[in-house]
Order: sequence, then C-alpha cells, then structure tokens
Amino acid sequence: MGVTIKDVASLANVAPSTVSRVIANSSRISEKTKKRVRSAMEELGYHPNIIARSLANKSTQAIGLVMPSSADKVFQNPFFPEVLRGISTGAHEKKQALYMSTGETEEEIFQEVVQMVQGRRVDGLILLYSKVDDQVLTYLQERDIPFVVVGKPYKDNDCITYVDNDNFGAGREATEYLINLGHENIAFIGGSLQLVVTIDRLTGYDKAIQNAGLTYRDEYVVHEEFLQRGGKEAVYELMSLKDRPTALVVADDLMALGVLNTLDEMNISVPEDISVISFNNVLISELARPALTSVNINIFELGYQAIRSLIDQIESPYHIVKQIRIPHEIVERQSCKRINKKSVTS
Amino acid sequence: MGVTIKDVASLANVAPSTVSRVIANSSRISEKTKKRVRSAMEELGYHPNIIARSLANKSTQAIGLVMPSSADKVFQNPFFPEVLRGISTGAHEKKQALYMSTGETEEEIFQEVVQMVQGRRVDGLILLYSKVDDQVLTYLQERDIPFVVVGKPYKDNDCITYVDNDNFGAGREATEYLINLGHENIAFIGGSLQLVVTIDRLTGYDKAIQNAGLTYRDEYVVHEEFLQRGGKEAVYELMSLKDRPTALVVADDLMALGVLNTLDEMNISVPEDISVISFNNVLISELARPALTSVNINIFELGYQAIRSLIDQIESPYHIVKQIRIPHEIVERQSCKRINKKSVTS
DNA sequence: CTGAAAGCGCTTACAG
DNA sequence: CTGAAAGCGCTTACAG
Repeated sequence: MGVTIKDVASLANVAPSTVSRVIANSSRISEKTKKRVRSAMEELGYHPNIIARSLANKSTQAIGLVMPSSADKVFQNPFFPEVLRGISTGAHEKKQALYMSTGETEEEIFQEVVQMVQGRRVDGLILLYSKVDDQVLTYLQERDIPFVVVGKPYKDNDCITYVDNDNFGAGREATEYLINLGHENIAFIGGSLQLVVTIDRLTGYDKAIQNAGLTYRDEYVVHEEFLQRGGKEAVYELMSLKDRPTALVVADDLMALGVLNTLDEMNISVPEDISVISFNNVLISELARPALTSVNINIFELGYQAIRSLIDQIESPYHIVKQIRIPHEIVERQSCKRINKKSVTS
Repeated sequence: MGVTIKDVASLANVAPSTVSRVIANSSRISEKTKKRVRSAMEELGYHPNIIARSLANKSTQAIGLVMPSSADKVFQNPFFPEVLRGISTGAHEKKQALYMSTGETEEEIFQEVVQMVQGRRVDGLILLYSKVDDQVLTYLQERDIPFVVVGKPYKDNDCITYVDNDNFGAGREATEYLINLGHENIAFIGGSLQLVVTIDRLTGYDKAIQNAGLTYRDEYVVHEEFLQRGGKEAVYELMSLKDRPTALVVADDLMALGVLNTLDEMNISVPEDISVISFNNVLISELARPALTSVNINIFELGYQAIRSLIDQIESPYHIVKQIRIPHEIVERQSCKRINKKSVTS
C-alpha cells in the first residue's frame, strides 16, 4: 500500500541509495538527478517511513516527556500546560516529536521510561518535576542518556543539566517586598517539602526575615499539599495565632486563590487586613479578586529552554552539562498594601 | 551496545525466532524453553527494540494527539489538561504511547499529521477539537486512518467516530434551570461560532427560550473569543440594554470568571442582582466567588472514552463507527438565585 | 515445538 | 556522482 523508496527509485531510474541521499539532501548528488528524484517523489506522494529510518540510523527525532506521578493533581496546575507549551514550541522549531509518559505511580512511570529508552523510542528526555531520591533520574544518569530536568535536582547539581528559576532569590524578594511595605509578621504557606522548589522558596523567605532582623517563628511556616482546597487548614491555624500575621507568602497561585477564599469566609479582607503575595503568575492570578501580586517565573521559557538545551545535548558529540536560570520578577497587582503600623497611625 | 534478540538467543541456545515467540508469549513454545529464554533475557537485561518491532509488524502501539491550532490560548483552558488526563489514563491501560502535535498554525499541524501518518509513527489519532471545514479531518477520512474526534464534527456525523456531550441538551437544561428560578430575561455569552460546541449550546438555549414561550432577543446573544479577558465587552453591552438580563448563560467557566469580575467592577452582585450559570465545571468554578453553578460535562471521561474507542477501532478488523455521548449534569453552587419578581414582591 | 530464511523500509560504508 | 550490498533488530510464513 505505502509508497517506498524503491518505488521512487524505479520511477526515477536510480538506485534506492540515491533516493535516500536526495532525501538527506547530500551534496554528492547532482542537481539534475535530485530534481528527477524529487519529481518522482512528488508524483507518487512519497513520504519517508520514519520508523525504518530510525532503525537504520539509530536516531528517533523524538523526545520523551516524563510527567510527575499522581497525574490527577498535577494536570490541574496551570504550571504544566504552560511549560508544555514552551516545550512544544521548541520541539516544533527543531522538528522533534514529543512523547508523553502516561503512568500514574512512580513505579509505572519508571517502567515507561525504561521502555522509552531501551525501546529506542526517544533520543532524550525531559523530567517535568524534581524530587528527592528519584529513581528515574538515577537510571538515566547511569545509562548516560541525554536528559534535562525542569527544576533543580535535589543533589548532583553539578553533573546534571537543568533549567530552573532562582527560587531562593524569588522567595527572598517576595518576602522583602512585604518587608518594604512595612510588614513584620509575615507567614509562609508552602507546598510539599518533597519538592525542591518549596525548599528553595522557603529558604529565601528565611533569609529575608533574618536579613531584616525580624524574629523567625516556627508557627509562621506551614505546609499544605499543592492545590489542596485552598490550604484552609493552614489559614485557620495562622489566623488563630495570638500574633496574627499581617502578610502571607504563598507558594503557588492556585493555592493563593484558595487562601483568598478562606480569608473571605473569615471576613478578613485582602489587602486591607492582610497582604498576600504568591508565585507563578498564571492566568488565575489576574482573574482572582483582588488580583494577586505574584512572582512571574516565566514558565513558558522554562519549557522552551529545557528542550533547547536537551537538543543541544543530543546533537553534541561530547557530554555537556548546563545550568540555565530563568529570570523572575514581581508583578504587582492588588493583593498587597503598606501596613498601617499602630505607632504611625494618627 | 544494546542487547539484541540474538544475544539472548545464543545465551539461551535457541534461534532468534524462538526468542521472539517467547516475547509474544506464543502458546507454541514449551514452558521449559520459555523459562530458559526468560532467564537469559533477565540476565542480559534485554528490552525489545520497539522501533524494530514496529517496522517488522507494522504496528506502532502509539497514538497521535492533534491539538487545536493557536496553542497559546488553548493550553490555558483547563479543559485540555483534563481531557489529556483521561486520554493518558486510557493509553496507559492499553499500553499505548502518546504522541503530541506541536504545530501552531493550521498548516503546520496538517503537515505534522501527514508526517505522523505516512511516517508510520502512529496507529491512529485523536482530534482534540472540532471545527468547521477541517483539512486534517478530510485527510484522515480519505486515507481511512483510524481516528476519533473529541467533540461533534461539523458534518458527516454518521461516518465519523466521535465522543461528545449532548451540548444541545446541556445548553437547554442550563437555560431551563434559570427559567425554573423565575428568570425571563436570560442572555447567552458564547465563544467562537467556529466551534461546534458553541453552536450546540446556543441552539439549546434557543430551544429552552422558545419552549418557555419567552421572546427571543437578538441583543441577548453575544459572542466573545473563549478565554478573552472576561468577555468585558459582552458584559458591558448587555448591562447597558434597556431591559437588562437578570441571568446569564456563559459558555465556559474561565469566561464566566471574567464575567464575574466585570460584574463586580460594575457593582452588580451575583447572585443577588444577576444569576450566572456556566459550563465545564473545572476546578476554577469551585474557587470562584461566588462559586459558580456549572454544567459538569465530565471532561476526563470525554478523553478516556475517546482513546478507548480509538483503540477498539484500531484493533478491529472492520471499520466501525461509533458515537459516544458523555452525560452531563448541573452542579449547583452559589451563583444562581430565584428571582424576586416585581409582581410577587410584597 | 523449533529453526532457517526472507522481509519490514530505510542508511551507509565501500567500490568504482 | 552513483550503485550494489550489508545491516539496523525485529516478526512471520514455511518447513520439518
């Protein structure tokens, strides 16, 4: 049924190998025969069989995307579609196909990765997460398969190519932003401590608190699963403290939206009674009321740079390691306000 | 470098063809040799080369996902991650790999589809959109490639396998829900009329208005691009009418969130002054204030059934056409309220 | 129950 | 500048 290289060859009166060279646009073929072969391809509606090509030259022109486990929660976070968009754009520019993992548990995903790699389905992989003690990462390192991590790996930073924000800096700056508005009681609501991003942002928060000479309080730091219904618990806890915080650093826009709702239910208004700053700057932060001041981490760029550097790595004859830092900046909206200190109030 | 079937064969002292049969778990091989071969595979860490297998048996165990064009807007709609999740789950169950298209324009996407199909990269495709006059669809039909559409195709309904909601019914019921709450001035804010889903929901709205003996008014029906910053224009237009609507049917949760914001800016409160019902029931509808009453269209199921029926189609020896209707139901939250009719007000 | 051989549709030294 | 031949790693009639 399918038109093969042989059909083209016989129509153009050349050998199959010549057709192959025309496809590759080899400089060793005369323009004249190239033309003849091309019109034969046109006439027959020939398209190269990519599978056969892969087998022959041991390159797939395909990239594997490893999604985090617990797919259900993850996909709901607008982070993923956006990073996918960046990856997709880069893939298209470089004519790479994209393969997605589909497993839900860590073990399933690991098996899939092994399949992709050993089954020679992909030339390299992008890990769309970064977590402590990851067997996928270990496996890829051992086998010396090209891969890049979106986010900062927990260890071996120097030997792994990754694309990340300066989340420490982002956490520090967000906190400093609140400090500059006069806040002294600033709490931090973070996601899972299994995620390196949480750790980094929290450390930045710490640093800012210290630098400003504020007292660090354990009870001001709470953690909730990312995406949980608004971190209700966390907010209740914080608001029932004797020294209520006057400002919150929230690790994620979606979580911040939930925090906003909980505060609303408690009749605490933002930014009048309490200021809120969050991270990621996804569409939701604009649509929230009040619109959220959020740290833009340029998610698209994270994905785009990830695939660019993966392709560089695949094409390069020697093993290159690169760390790419995507810039961030605070986008001011309506959720933060200068505090009226009691002493200053007339 | 890679371990091949030959290595396994010589270690196990059998022919390569026997190893192949063991992999396929053919009943024609004795348990004894199966065991021997399997332990050889284990010992060598053998994994079949999927590419080579594809070439030999002309099946790829991979499915292509065709994303809508204008990827930028699309990925931001929570519809896509959710439908992807359904597809991914089904793919994993059936051990199918997933390929994503990466093109942005219609033409790019078309070329990619041709590549996937003629390059024998996939056994079938899922179209994650449905629009008027789609060349991809026409191409797949002509070539008799297995595919399924998520959404209702614009024409040729009977010959195409698709998975859809009863969007006509959903539009009608949403409108009836408002009518039952006593509303008579009900407006419709829809997305692009290029999308079949918009047309269906609008037609349902029409029907409900007619059935109830209410007068249909042209000025009550407005269209905005899906996802546009809240359909601000649309809301202004409607609210400046002499006969202001008392209820809105909004085609999409994200759009409804924008509508909510615009109303808020105009100091019109929901549901006291105006009721709002929308569609899709994504996470955002819960997080909005007031929480949105929304028609749950079971997006996950849409994706899950799509891939199931695609795989059925691929595995079936004859061409089967199926139309699957995913149920929907109204999820009541806080954005709708019984109207206080003037005549009834004491 | 097992093996030898041809074939899937390409690419790529090697030779001329 | 072009061709004949071997090979990529599997599968599958065919034969026994």
